Amino acid sequence: MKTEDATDSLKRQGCRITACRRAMIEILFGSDCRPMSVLDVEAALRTKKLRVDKSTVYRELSFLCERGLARMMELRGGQAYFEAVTGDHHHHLVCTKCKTVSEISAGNLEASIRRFVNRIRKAERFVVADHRVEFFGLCRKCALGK
Amino acid sequence: MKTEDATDSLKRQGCRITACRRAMIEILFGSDCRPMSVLDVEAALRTKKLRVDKSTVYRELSFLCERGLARMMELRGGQAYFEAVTGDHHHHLVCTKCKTVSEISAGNLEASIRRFVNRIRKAERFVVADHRVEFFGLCRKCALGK
DNA sequence: CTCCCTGCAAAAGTTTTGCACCGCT
DNA sequence: AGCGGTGCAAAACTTTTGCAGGGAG
Repeated sequence: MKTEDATDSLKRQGCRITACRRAMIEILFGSDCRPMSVLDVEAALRTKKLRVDKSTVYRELSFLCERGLARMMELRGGQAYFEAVTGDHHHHLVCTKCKTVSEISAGNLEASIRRFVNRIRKAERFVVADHRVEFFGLCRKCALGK
Repeated sequence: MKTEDATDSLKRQGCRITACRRAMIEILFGSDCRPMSVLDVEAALRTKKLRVDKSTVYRELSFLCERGLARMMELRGGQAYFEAVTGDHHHHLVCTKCKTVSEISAGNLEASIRRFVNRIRKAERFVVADHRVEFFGLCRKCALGK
């Protein structure tokens, strides 16, 4: 799912496409799907020369989550992070030193996870809708002692 | 690592074992390592007939994190979750409806993850120290429409 | 006796909500 | 023209901090 698909999806659902909404979609879907905090989104909006109130950013992000276009990630440092739902599964590398989050495509790990999900359904009767894998450690820079 | 090991570890580090601290360790390590929010911990303390201020709960939890006895999970819902660090790797089933978090042992998924971690180290030069896998969906009760 | 730990109170920070008005469809 | 979306202000919550008093070692 890309920027245009997302706006189309909203149009089909009868939602209005305003400048603010379009910008936020572009920001989220154009971020390499890196999770962004509300502050990150605000900063990106400012770069686009758009003045948007913080409460609107919050409202819009939960709006996108309700429509299935975004997902709330966990909080890091006391604030929520959001990322675009693009369909292709990827996971995150979190550097515990410089706090940056990069994404990594799941590759052949997905097959193992699917098998595991099946076991969970049978053993725990838990219906898995989604999953998330995160790796914590040191990014290339921090590992080199920068 | 169990309750006694945790308190011993603190004693060896020269920390005082107060009633409040002992109770919180018992709560965290006796919870099947289910992540608990500050509110959960407060409730558990009340059950133990201990009146502890919320700021103390926050302070004690970050204290335990600093000493490596607890870990901050930061799950959804606007508040932080903490879990005991027991050494054995397990992952979480998060019910998106009733918000309960249960744990599941990693089983043979771990082997696949280890292989993946090796690939990450080579391909991205990212040094992975830890990882976390979470599954989202409906627990048995909620799936049955309760 | 000494300091770590704790409660209280208040500050700081994040997210939600109410309301009026603007502008997309 | 109707109603969804937005800014502003304030409320609601979560987490942190300063300070003084009390208890573990």
